Amino acid sequence: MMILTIFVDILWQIRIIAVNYEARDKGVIRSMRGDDAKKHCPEIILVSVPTVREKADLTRYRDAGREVLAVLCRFSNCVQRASVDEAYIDLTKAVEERMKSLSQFSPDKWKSTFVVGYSTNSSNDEGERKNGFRAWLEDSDSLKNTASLKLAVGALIVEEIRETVLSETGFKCSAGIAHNKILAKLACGLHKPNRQTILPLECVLELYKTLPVKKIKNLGGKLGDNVVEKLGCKTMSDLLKFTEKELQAKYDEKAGSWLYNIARGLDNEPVTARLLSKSIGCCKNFPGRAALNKTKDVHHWINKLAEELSERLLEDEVMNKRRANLLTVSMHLEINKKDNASSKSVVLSSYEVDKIFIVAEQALRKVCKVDPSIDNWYPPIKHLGLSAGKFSNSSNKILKFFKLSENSNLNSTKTNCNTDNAAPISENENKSSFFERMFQRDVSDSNKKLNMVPDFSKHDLYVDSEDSQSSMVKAVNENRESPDESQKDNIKRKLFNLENDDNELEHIDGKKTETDSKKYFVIEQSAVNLNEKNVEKKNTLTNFLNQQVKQEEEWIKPEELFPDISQIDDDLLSALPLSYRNKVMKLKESFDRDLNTKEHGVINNIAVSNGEKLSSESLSAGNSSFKCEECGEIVEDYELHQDMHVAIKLDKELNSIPQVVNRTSSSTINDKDKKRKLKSCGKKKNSDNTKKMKSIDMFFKK
DNA sequence: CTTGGGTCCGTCA
DNA sequence: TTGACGGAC
Repeated sequence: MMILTIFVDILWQIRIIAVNYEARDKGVIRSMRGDDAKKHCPEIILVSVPTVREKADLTRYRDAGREVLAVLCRFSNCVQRASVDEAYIDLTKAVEERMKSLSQFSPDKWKSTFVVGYSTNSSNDEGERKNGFRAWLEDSDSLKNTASLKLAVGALIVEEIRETVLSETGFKCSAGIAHNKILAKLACGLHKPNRQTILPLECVLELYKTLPVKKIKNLGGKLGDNVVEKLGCKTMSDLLKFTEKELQAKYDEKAGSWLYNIARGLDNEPVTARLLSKSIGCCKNFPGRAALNKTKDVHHWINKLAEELSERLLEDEVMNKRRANLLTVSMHLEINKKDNASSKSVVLSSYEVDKIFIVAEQALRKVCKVDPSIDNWYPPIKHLGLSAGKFSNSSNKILKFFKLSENSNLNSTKTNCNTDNAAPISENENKSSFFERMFQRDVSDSNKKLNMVPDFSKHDLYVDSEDSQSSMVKAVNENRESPDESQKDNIKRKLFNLENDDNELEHIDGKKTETDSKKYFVIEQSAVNLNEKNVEKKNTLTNFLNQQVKQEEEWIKPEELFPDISQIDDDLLSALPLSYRNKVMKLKESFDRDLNTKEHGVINNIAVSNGEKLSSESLSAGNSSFKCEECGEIVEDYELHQDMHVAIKLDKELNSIPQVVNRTSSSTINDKDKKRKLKSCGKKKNSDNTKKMKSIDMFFKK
């Protein structure tokens, strides 16, 4: 079955805006028209984006994204929502945990993992995948550092995550596993759909030899164009010839350093634990002659946008217990043939549609002048947007919200009915259909669980197994800045490059015994037994994975690794396993208390511990959490959460005229369709809506 | 009128 | 802090 998402332009023809992989194979591409696509693929199913208030309605996609996000949160408390269908996960902790208990290793567990450099990119050939992955495990170079090992374990966890996402949401996804977000995202795109790709750091430069600059995230726009044209860099490896200083001179200091580092596969951007968007907004374009210049139209659209915003803000408040405090009105005005973008921000003190309308209109009047004699707004408005942000907590407002819902229930007779096509809705009918629908929702949701077809395959899961890489960036810099710290550098070298050289080990600390050295390697969990005299086995990942990892008790004492506790190196510290790091931190804290010093090192360490705290405080599926059937959200108070859904439905029902008309008629016309399947839903919903929207539009024009 | 429109995020002055 | 703008999906 072929499915794709399309966009319907009323004046023009149906345009295809997204194509699933099956249809792509048949030669269907974006920007084709519907009939064009049918020629390539007669069995194609065209699905249009639903429309509400004469505008594309993306709730369906947002909800789906949230569902997936909820699953991801079970595997890490550091998940970053990157867009509606992408997320980054920091799996550092999960990898460390898994490495402690790793047993019965079998390469078959990596069911869909490719490794860059060990297979052809953009091909999902299974034989090639399997051979490539095994070759990587057997490659002794692959164990030059523990990083690769972590990637292998990370990829194993990602296999499990993706399997869980599929079984619980029905969505397939791709993933990239690497040491930073940029590389993970890059890797993710190399084997689509429904596969995952490891990008080891040591394979980056080879990959870069043929990789166009613009494929790297952040280089897809003007900056990338500039790098290609002004610097003459066709591929990423072309960037290597420039020094950091040169790049900083060409661009600014920050961009220059970023380019320098990313050309070497390095990127410092952390995965920030954040599941909620920082702003909620909606907008609409009015291209060409559609530009707004009449009060009636301007008001009509501000009102539409205010309605949508109000609805979404309300839902957000109940679900996320926060309130937006700032409203930003953005607009593009056409000033002598050119679009001028501007925006105005005002305090947002109420979520009521009318209040939003008032302040938005006032803000708009500041940039757009009205000639009342001929009712003309100038300059004409080509784009209008409302966005709310600056959120703060709102726990007490929740109760107020429930009260409001009850009140509006009493006032529901005010409901305006469409006099055209749709049947009038009496209050009783309204109520009964509401509960009826609540019931049907449950049915359709349980059906969804059973029937949902995993064809919404555009979910990207970028997984980031952040570990020693960021430390390596700093290590390089420090080498240049403070060459006197050769001792620390030796430790770093040991951590990142397992050199098979006992003499070097002695160098860590002149007094270290051979036993100490052995322990030292256990910390790194690169359990190639370097101290065995007859090393027959090669240093491969396979050999490591077949060994049992030693217990924490056997690790070297923090005092031994850091003889001078006041001089802890952050890079070294961050390369250590979390539990070990905590030990060191405790030791350090007690030391600091004693001394009460205020050195540079102290500040750094405070920063580290804050970071840890931040992650553990972020949203996660704790012991007392439940998954909501309705929205997939992980919630602590299940009953409150269910009440919230009821409240939202109720509120929508009573306060939103178009919604009432839509829902009621669609439930009376085709009850069966409520038991929807994912595939047919969008189309059905839309055809209903298109009819409805016409009549609603008529209503407003009267 | 478009090589999608609607949203988001982040940086910079 | 606000507003302009780049970048991505």
